[in-house]
Amino acid sequence: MPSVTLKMIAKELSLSVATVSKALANSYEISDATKNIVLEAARKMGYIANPYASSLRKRRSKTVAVVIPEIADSFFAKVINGIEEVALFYGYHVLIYMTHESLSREQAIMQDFRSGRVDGILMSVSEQTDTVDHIKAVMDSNTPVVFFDRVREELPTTCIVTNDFESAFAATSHLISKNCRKIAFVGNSPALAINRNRESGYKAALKEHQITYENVLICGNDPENDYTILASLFRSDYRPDGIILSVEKLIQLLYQVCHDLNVNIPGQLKVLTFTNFAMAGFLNPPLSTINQPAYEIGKVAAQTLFKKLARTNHISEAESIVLPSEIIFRESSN
Amino acid sequence: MPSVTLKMIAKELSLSVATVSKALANSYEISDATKNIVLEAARKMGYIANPYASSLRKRRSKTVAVVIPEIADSFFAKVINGIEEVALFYGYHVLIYMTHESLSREQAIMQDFRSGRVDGILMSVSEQTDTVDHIKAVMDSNTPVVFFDRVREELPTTCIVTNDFESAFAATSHLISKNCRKIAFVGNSPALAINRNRESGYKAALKEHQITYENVLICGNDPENDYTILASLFRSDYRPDGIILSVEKLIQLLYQVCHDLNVNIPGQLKVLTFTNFAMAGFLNPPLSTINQPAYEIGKVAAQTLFKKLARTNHISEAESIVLPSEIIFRESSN
DNA sequence: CTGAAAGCGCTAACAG
DNA sequence: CTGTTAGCGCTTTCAG
Repeated sequence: MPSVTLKMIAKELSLSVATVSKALANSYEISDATKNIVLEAARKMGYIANPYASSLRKRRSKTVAVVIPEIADSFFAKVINGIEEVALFYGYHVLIYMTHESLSREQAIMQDFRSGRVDGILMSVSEQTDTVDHIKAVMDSNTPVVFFDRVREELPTTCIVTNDFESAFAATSHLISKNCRKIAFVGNSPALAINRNRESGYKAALKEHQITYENVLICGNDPENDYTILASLFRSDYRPDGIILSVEKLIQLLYQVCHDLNVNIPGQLKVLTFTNFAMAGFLNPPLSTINQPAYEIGKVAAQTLFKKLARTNHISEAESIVLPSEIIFRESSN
Repeated sequence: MPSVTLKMIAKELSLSVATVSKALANSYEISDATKNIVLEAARKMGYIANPYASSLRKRRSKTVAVVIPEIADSFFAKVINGIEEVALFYGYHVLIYMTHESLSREQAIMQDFRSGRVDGILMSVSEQTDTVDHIKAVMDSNTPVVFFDRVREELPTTCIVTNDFESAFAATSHLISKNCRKIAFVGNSPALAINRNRESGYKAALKEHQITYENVLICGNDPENDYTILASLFRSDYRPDGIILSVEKLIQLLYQVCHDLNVNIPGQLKVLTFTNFAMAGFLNPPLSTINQPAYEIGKVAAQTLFKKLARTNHISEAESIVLPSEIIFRESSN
């Protein structure tokens, strides 16, 4: 199918390519009469602009990238929904990249972006990300980055986060009010600010109640290993009577462990989890959750990025936008 | 940042642009000596090819599109994972588009693809899709399409599906063996082959057991309305003792309805659902599921697409690849 | 208001 | 093996 080009329309109408181009761009330089003729011809001939020619010339791709650890996660899936809505509004296209929690993968992806493939980037860093050189390099090449959820605050850009410290503090306090005295916290990576904030909130609540029992676990990417870690919690004298999970995918594992070891929730163990998982209320027992405003985070992140793209001066400063989470208490923490 | 171009490398090395281009492409026409010099210079100067210039010239974008109804769905999220893995292997980029079950949105997206923005398309049609003109138009413009899950078999291309008829048949038979005699089936859209196949499997099983009770409901996109539809099931003499859900997002609603109306699962109602939802075993009660091989479907769909892209002759025929689902019986159907 | 010309950065014939 | 030439299809000065 020889697709229709500007040149063909120009020839058809005995106009110049430049005029046709401007007419289609609705330039003030072109008369209404000509615009109508061109528009009509374009429609009739089925003209569709070649985005690659246009991008090459304009040095803008009308495309943004979303870089996330994983898509099969209710939080990230909802964030993408929010991003997509805003991108659609601005006529932008959305490229998706997953790091699968690998720093080297993340570096390779960022390296590619130095080509100008995308106009901007929305990202949540991997668990392994303990350096930001690869991100800085892209920002230096004039491609703005907006972080969400898993942010790196040392870079001069906007971070969209939720109130992780406060949520963890409130969650821990709630468990304490339910008479838990040995509360464990399970995070994923000490390198992540989000994880540190939650851990700090947890510790601050313990301190406020002069509780000395502290038990911070790190669970990674290997389900078998994580199962062992979680199971070992209940095989010692050090066993907790409450637990806060910072990672959605550990829910299943914890429920499995408790099932296998006959640990009753909430009788022997009260549970609260950071998650966005819609069915939490129908688990057995119903799971208390700290719900992040995922869709909103996606929307605000995208809006922030487009604001940056609209600006000509690219002086960007470190800045945080905090959208509050909501805790829903259910039977698992009662 | 004035990014490095071929021209700059060429000037630096006193070579022609063409030679540099070929050297970087590892062309057999270029001597190893020159290749090394060029590669080294490119590395040192931080050269990264402009993908838009390259795509314009080569008429290949190295990009595929994934068009799905919704991303916040465990099935589609896993499919994307599979697609992404294969795309990564081939050095392709993945654009994501959501139709949100709207035909007009789907048409607008396909319209855009006539621009050659993507080399190929992987898609699952919307509930509303009762015409294929918009898809055919893209295929006619030489952009191959591979369908998965929600397919349109009338188009000459490959469809990756699972054994929906057999699964529904087996699920229904299982409920019958558990003494259900009034089994309802809840689907989403009569326009979708996938839905019709499941419905047919359901009906075939009923017929085989000479059961005359048949109750097919259609639930759409409006949760409130769907709640009403599901709730009304239990308020009449026609109320079922078994139910098969064809739609993941109805699980929550059904559990809610049963909770609100004090319908005991599985005592008064046995439930089986098509879903890929990882936590199904920890719901209350544990939910029997028909698990589609989502990740595999994504991989096979992508592999099929890349095979088509590799071919020069673009004669494509209607063809189905069937990957079997797996039924996991849990308490909800016992 | 319209058009001619130049060129974004790259690749592909084709000569040499 | 290397270079010259000619664009891909579009946008943008700049003249007229």
